[in-house]
Amino acid sequence: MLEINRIREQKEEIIDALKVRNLEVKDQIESILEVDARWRKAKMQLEEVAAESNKISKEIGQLFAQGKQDEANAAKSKTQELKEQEKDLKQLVNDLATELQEKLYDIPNVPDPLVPKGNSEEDNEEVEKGGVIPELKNGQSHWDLAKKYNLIDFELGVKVTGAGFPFYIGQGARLQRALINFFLDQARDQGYTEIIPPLVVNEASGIGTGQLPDKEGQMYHAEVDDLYLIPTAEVPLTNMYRDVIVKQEDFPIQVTGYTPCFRREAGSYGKDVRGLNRLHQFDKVEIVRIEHPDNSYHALSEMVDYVKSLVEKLELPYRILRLCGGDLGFTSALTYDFEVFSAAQEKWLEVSSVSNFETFQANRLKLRFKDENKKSQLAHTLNGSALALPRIMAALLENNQTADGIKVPEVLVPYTGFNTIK
RNA sequence: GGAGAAUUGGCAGAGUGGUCGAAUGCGGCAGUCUUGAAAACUGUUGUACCGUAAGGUACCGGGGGUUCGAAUCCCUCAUUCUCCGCCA
Repeated sequence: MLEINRIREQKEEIIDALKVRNLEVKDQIESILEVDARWRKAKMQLEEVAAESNKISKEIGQLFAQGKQDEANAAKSKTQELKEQEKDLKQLVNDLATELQEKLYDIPNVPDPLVPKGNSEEDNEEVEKGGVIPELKNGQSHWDLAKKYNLIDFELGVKVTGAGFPFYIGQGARLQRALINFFLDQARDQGYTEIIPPLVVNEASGIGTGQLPDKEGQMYHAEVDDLYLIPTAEVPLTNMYRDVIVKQEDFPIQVTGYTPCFRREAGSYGKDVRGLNRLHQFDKVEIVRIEHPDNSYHALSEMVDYVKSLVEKLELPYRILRLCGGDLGFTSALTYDFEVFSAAQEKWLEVSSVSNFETFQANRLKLRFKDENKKSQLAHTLNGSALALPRIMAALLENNQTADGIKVPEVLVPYTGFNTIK
């Protein structure tokens, strides 16, 4: 959520910047400022009336204390009208505050100047490319390989749960666990503190990181308890710092966590959903940073470098994309996507998304720090996948297949305990 | 799941209808003393919002209510603790 102060002060800049997202928000912004002005006016009136009525109440108290019952009772009647006014104004102020809030929720984050204009993923800007795309002869897709070596059972998942909830079996399960451990160890070496968070969160947490109310339908909702299954560890990891004022010397705050992620993926059927390409439950290691505003873009590039180091160690061909305005997430100011090439499908698969949210999440989270002048300021939040497992697994299986089995990348062998899947 | 108790400022802990944004202690900050430090003493010390300012408003777990007036009374939700039950 954008700060109302910023909208008051930088109206034109915000309207211009949001054009990169192909949005024309002039009318929305005007409407926000108009409601804001009405809210402030009503609030001022309310406070005047409240001040008056507080004053009279105090006087009544004093009259009673002096034993002047009659005068006190007379004063009581004076407050009747004030009370009515106060009640009406309070209602008005609340209504306007709610209206303002709802309007603010509808405005996405202001893109960083680096974000290119564009409509869809085709307009994303490739900033880097690395690794070698293997040449396969009669390459098999990962779902065929998974069946051949009995690594993943998709049909069993359908029986027990539903589509998109596969079983990982034997060497498949071990490879998965190896990847998780590898990623966590790497993150720890980079100074991230490992966290095992809850996998379900309450509504306030969903709002804090921006999943609610924007993407309500994408989360599994346990209605009896009004809790949501997390779609990413970002939600609990970032909400650790909701309503927190951190010390400036605590920066940078770096946490990482492995969690399963649950996504309803409502509306995405058809292509790109075969095998591991799109699941309702998948494993992911996430990295989260809380930063001083002056350092957040430096932190972002460190995170990008770190994720790059992971795909390089796994010897996967990759490319890094700077997301264009049309593809940029609602809450993000700047996002880099990592894609790896899955050689049998001959497709680029997104395996990481690294973003700086600046103060957009922090504003909802009330995540602040005290600056040099002991004033509280909103912190910047960032996060990135490091990495999402299924598509990494897909690319590993496809790219490393040989006639004699599937070769495990060297860095993983200490974790798997085997170097070939047979 | 059942019964009971509790939730107050950074922490501890008073406060059961009026002058309480809240005693007191600890902690923090500033000063006196000291070569320096400690101790002692003195002063100071919550947050957010509105307002150019003066100032004002709100906040004693969350929400709602009673009252001219609520930290204090009522309802409700959450959390914590104790006892009972069940259980990995």
